[in-house]
Amino acid sequence: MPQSSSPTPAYVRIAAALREEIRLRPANTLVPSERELSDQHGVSRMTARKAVDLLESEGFVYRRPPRGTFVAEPRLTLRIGSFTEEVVRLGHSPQATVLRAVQEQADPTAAEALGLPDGGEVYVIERLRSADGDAMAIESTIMPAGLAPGLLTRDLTSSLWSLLRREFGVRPERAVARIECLPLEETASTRLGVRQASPGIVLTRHTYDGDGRCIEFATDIYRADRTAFLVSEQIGTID
Amino acid sequence: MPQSSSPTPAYVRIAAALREEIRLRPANTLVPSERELSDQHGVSRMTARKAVDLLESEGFVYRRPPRGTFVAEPRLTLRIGSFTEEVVRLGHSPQATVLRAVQEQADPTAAEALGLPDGGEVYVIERLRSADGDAMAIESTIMPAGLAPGLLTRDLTSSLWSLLRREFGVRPERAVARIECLPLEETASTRLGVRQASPGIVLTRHTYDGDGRCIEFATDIYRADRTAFLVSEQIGTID
DNA sequence: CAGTGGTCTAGACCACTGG
DNA sequence: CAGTGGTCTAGACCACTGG
Repeated sequence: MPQSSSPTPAYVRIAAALREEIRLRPANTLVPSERELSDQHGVSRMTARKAVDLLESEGFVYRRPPRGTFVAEPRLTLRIGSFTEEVVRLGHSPQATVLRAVQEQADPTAAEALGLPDGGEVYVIERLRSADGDAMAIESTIMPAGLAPGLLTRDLTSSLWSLLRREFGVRPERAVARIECLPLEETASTRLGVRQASPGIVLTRHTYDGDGRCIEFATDIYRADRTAFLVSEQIGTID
Repeated sequence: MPQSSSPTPAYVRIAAALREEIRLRPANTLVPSERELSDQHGVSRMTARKAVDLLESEGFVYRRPPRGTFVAEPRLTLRIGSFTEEVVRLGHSPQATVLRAVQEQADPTAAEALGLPDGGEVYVIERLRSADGDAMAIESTIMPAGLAPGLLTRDLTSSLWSLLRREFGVRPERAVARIECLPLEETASTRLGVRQASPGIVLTRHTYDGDGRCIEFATDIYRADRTAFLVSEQIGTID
């Protein structure tokens, strides 16, 4: 337990002051440097830094060394489904960059998820998704190659689901996802342009068509400081 | 002495070593102290501490000052709905402690969510939810007082939804929730027995009955290091 | 009592960027 | 070039716990 009878730590007080100070400032403007904060508040830089760490993990600021620390944009509240569609709905401009798009043999986990024989052929598509130019998520999709022959030769820089519907008659109907909150490791944080170990939302998704076949097994990694999820659940009879 | 000119920071390497070391250890056993780690790895305590910070935010260890740092239990994967039901489904034993149970006038946000006139009477029930004795979440529920007259005099230490169904004929059918990841502030972290600013999952939920009336407006705060969520979505026609 | 994590100091060197 | 965040040192005092 954090000592209950002790006063509020300096870094918490400094974070509160800074949070208030930047609340009404425009996004992407500079906030005071750690050295300035340590001077202003009469603390060491390590303590000022902890205050900024706190605001960063809350999503209020982001760091761009060696330029400085900046006011963050507010969060996007996404529904589970098409990133493209959701970002458009919120009035922003979505982008996709293909990081990897290959055909290979399914590993045991993917094969089981997709109901394929061990070593069945799958497409693996890994894309960086952005909104208004800011990296927001890494989407890794695995699907049976037989479902959409030649998919990898198509343009994968816009909505994948839209393409699957239009060109391959694939109709996703239901998705089951596991959502958890984890610190991002090196690769993911580098790609998303955030500090290593920044909080991330990891969404593991199985998508099914009308016949209950699993047509996609995906792992999406979102910046937790910039996104939230909106979900809707049918409540079964409990008890 | 200073300077890792190596690409991987010392605290990341130490965290990796420790993660591996404790992987197979039983839950709730002691992990080396920060001073021991700093000796073992020849770094300052601040650096050893950053390594333990990382493992803590990953949910692998938890701290219980001044006793030490311990191996954590694995995560619970909950569906959105009844905490009681979900914890039982996973083979654990659920508990509820009532923190607050009052009747009051709805604030504007709650009134709007519940479709009540401004200042309409609501019940506010705040409970600490545990699994096998470990605090896992704080549930704050607001519902129209007219929906379940006398509810506050009942036993609120087991499933609230079960009680509402059985005794008041209230039938939740659908829930819409917003899920985000935030550092926990002081009150919540104290109640959950974790460090201030530990990652939390905040779930804001509107629950509706068969007639589409909002019967509950809730804010649940979960320990992000111990929980994950399982959600299921119907996919609309996109594009 | 010895040992723990929580906080903090007053420095330091690094790679990197923009003007 | 000056300034930034990223990392790190080698100490320190505190409240608190268990044996």
